[in-house]
Amino acid sequence: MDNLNITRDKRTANWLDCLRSSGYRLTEPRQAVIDILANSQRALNATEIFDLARENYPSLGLVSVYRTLEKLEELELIQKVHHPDGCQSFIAGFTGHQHLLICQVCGQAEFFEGDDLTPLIEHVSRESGFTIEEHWLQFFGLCAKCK
Amino acid sequence: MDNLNITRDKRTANWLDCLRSSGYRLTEPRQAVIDILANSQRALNATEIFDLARENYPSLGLVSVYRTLEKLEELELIQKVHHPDGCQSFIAGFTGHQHLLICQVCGQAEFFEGDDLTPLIEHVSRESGFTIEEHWLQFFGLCAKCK
DNA sequence: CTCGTAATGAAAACGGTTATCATTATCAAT
DNA sequence: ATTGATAATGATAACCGTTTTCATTACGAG
Repeated sequence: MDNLNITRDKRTANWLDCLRSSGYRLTEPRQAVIDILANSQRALNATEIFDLARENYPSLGLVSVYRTLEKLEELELIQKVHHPDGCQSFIAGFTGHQHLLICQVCGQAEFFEGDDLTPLIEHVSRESGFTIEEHWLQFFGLCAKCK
Repeated sequence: MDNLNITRDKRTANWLDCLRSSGYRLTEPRQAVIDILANSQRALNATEIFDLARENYPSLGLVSVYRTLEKLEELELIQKVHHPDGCQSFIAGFTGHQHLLICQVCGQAEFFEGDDLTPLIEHVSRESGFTIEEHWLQFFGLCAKCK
């Protein structure tokens, strides 16, 4: 069972702990999916994860990828990334907020901090009569390598 | 806050002109779709448009809805709205930017102005090494009626 | 009015996601 | 370790929204 059990990075180990402590079993298909997603610099969709994970774990089924994504999203370990070319890709990260910076060429994604939208939110709220509860902010561009 | 002070009839007429001057024919199915979309306060998907338009034009085919949406998007008269519950809805508006304020209950959407993200964009750009070319900003909340 | 052809609606095809189901593998209790 | 209940799996089929195909219709220039 231990072809996959080489030294794991911290994030992978953390996710496995998180699954286990939520009452889910620690299975090889799940580990194969997590190995890919926890170490990816860019958002991946189900098929991409499937193809990458099968390089190390060829018996993986596509359905298990979908089911693992469900669990990881539920545990807030990954989040969906919205993009002009599709909205079914996932990346390791935080939920609630979407402060993503995405390279339009290679897809590499980074989170960023430091936004203070409070003044704008208050202004828009006052003008519109809306109570604003959530916001999405995403930047697109070219990363250092691709430009 | 309302960046388009055009009456509804005018918008419909404007879209029809726009189609015509782009070399497209002015057909009844297209008018039926435009009647719905040009006057909607919220984003609608193909099926919703289909159902609403057939109330006045029962022979409309679903495929014509898709084809008309293609044209209107190409002419930048409508734009796709990304939402936690789906990303295949359209609303009258501008492209390139996504400065939308959306009610989480009734779906009513408004555009807003007044964002100055330049300082943040410069900051993130400097820290990340990215050249930032585009941004999406969306607020979610409760409109005056729904709260 | 006529005619070339863009546009149409119905039906079939398509592709990504979800449901079904018999089989397997995890893990707590022995 | 061994067992046993059952969560999880992979293969297949079903599903559903979108796209393609194609014979027919209707727009609009002349």
